[in-house]
Amino acid sequence: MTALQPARGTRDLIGEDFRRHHKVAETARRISALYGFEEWATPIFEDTRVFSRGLGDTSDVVSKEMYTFTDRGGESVTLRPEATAGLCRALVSNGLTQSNLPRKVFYTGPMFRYERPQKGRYRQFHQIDIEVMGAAEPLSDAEVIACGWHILQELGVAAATVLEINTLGDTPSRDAYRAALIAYFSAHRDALSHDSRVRLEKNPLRILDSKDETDRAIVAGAPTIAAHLTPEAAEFYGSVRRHLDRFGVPFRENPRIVRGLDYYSHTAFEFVTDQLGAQGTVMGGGRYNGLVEEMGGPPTPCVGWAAGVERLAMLLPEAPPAPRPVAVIPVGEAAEAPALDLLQALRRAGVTAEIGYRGNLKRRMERANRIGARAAVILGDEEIAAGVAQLRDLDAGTQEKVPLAEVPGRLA
RNA sequence: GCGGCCAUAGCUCAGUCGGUAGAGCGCCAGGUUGUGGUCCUGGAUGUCACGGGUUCGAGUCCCGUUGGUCGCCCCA
Repeated sequence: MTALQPARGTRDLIGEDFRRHHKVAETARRISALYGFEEWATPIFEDTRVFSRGLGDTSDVVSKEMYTFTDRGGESVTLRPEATAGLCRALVSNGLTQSNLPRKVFYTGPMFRYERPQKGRYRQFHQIDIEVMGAAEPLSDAEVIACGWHILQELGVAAATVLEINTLGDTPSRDAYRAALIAYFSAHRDALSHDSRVRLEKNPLRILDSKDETDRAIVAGAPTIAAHLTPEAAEFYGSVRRHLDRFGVPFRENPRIVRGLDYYSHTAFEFVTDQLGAQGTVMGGGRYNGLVEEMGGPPTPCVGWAAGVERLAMLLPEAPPAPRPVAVIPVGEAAEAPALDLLQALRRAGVTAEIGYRGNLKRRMERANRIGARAAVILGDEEIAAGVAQLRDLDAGTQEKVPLAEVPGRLA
């Protein structure tokens, strides 16, 4: 096909697709506001260092998935692959690290990763995101998760997902656990898949969520982090779980949950589903305590999550309905002016109303039907002479004369 | 970055053994010069994704490209 198409991994959101996306973002905006989150917007592209520092040089996102350009001034800039690093940069850039902490931020917008597209995965995709910046208390972890759960419930997708949580511990816990894992997997090195042997060098934690069957058998016998947690890290995790119970958020502990990006510690969680093929994670996040420092700010503990809007939009049990307007239909030239007056009166009364730009009565009725109008208001010479309009219910097919002044009230 | 499958009308898809393109839905017009959604009648629409090859002849077979899709890697 020679016609222009959207670039690979991008797509247009039109009609039902747009309404699905909009419902996800709007619901997240509304519910997160109930928890005290304020919405921010930050640039779509940033200095490349915001991401290379923030996400860790070894992560795939940084090493091979970023849209990075040199601009005309010779600066290296990158289309953001996620929101968190930019939000932490904004906290520092705007001098917000000194007071008023924690800041609770809601975010939604497009993100960019150069990946092979597949179901629920695009090169330009959208996330909703909340972050609590500047709180070290486990209550903030639990509140962030409770807010996510609340949003999923409101969207009607909660029943299709399961919350899995784990702890990655603090730095001493993680280092000790990492060493134990390396020792264990090294002993089984020859039985591991090729991918996992690479992981053993790069990021041993990643072997824990391998999909390879042989790996899984080995993983089943692998040490868990529980035995390596410092007392402080263990107490932190216990407190998060107690708060989740109090908030009434059901969860399943999964010691094999890890996070893809390097900045996480302590709480890690994912809402997963079996309805999206290989892209099972619908919302994922955790605690990250070093990122603000990476951006040049003071040590600032944070916790948050991101969720894929495309994935949530696909899970919505039903498409949000299109709005149903009222069609105002003048018959004959003399009716046009009063029809426009009535049209605006309807809109001022909060009624979605449309007028066709051309066509006779039949044509306009056809169009009213096609745009899903719930009612037609027909105004011709006879009606104007009598000071009324024909108000036709397009679902029932019934029609009656209504005094002009009463029409907006009848349709509100 | 790697592998499987797929690409025919606006949409969903048929197209036999290689013989010059079809259906349903939708769209347009009429049946009805003041009434839609139902019904009836008629009509339009394709570089068969793109490029090359085999052949007298390719939607059909072969190669490549692009795109889609599913999986791997990774991730929301």
